[in-house]
Amino acid sequence: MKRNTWQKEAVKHALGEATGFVSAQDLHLVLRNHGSTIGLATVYRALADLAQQGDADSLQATSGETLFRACGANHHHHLICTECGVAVEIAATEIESWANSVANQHGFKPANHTIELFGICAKCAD
Amino acid sequence: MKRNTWQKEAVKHALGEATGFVSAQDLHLVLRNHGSTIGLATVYRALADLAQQGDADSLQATSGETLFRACGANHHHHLICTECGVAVEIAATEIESWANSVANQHGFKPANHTIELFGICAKCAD
DNA sequence: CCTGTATTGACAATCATTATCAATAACGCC
DNA sequence: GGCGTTATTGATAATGATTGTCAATACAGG
Repeated sequence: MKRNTWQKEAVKHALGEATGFVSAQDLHLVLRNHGSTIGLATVYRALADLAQQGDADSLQATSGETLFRACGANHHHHLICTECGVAVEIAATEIESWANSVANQHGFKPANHTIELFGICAKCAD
Repeated sequence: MKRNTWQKEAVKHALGEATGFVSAQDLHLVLRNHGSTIGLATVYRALADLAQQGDADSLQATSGETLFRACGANHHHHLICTECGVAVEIAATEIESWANSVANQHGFKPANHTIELFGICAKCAD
């Protein structure tokens, strides 16, 4: 049976507050700074749950950490500012079909893909 | 000054032999099994060099490790079999321009992107 | 061949993440 | 509301990949 705890709510909420992608460690720090007594392991578990339910997206930073972000359930990709971390959701139907056709051309059964665009957002470009 | 050592050659060669993406740890094991006395740290250093020079591509596996592969110097992406690890280079000029235009549409100065396609290759699909 | 120094390799250190496990608290049921 | 079951928590240890350290080694130019 699945239980609802204030810890899971807290993580979900904190993730929603974040402007862009955040690491589990960051979220844990933020929550502690807000007075929460939540444990680090719990943050990891909650994030894993959210990601599995489709309530959060995850991506690997080049530094090795896993970053998370709240998101809608539909399939999409991200345009991320490398300065401030804001992320814009990109619905790229054209890309989906491109990915599938490329896979087929090479005799592959398409399964999955990771597409992340990085850049500098208007605000940070000043 | 930059020096040429048999260790760097060995790593470069072993990377060339690999059919697809390999981890640093894997390469180290292979080399040791071939009788080499090369150190793990050296393998990491050699791979970092190769990646920087554009002689190798790297990507983050979902498990967290960094995987490497020999490649041409031109910009490209990969189609990777999730079963056996074979990788096919994809020159995707259409995608490059798509990425740039998407970034521009959102007021971003395009900087970079990661695009990796996964699937099951013909051989593994049997 | 000699010398200066880039490079190596064994090992310690770091960092993110996962496993462990006793204590706690949510939920269904009465 | 009270109770018992058991999912969940949190402190901490364990893991695993990667990087730093530093004395010893070996490349390259003279």
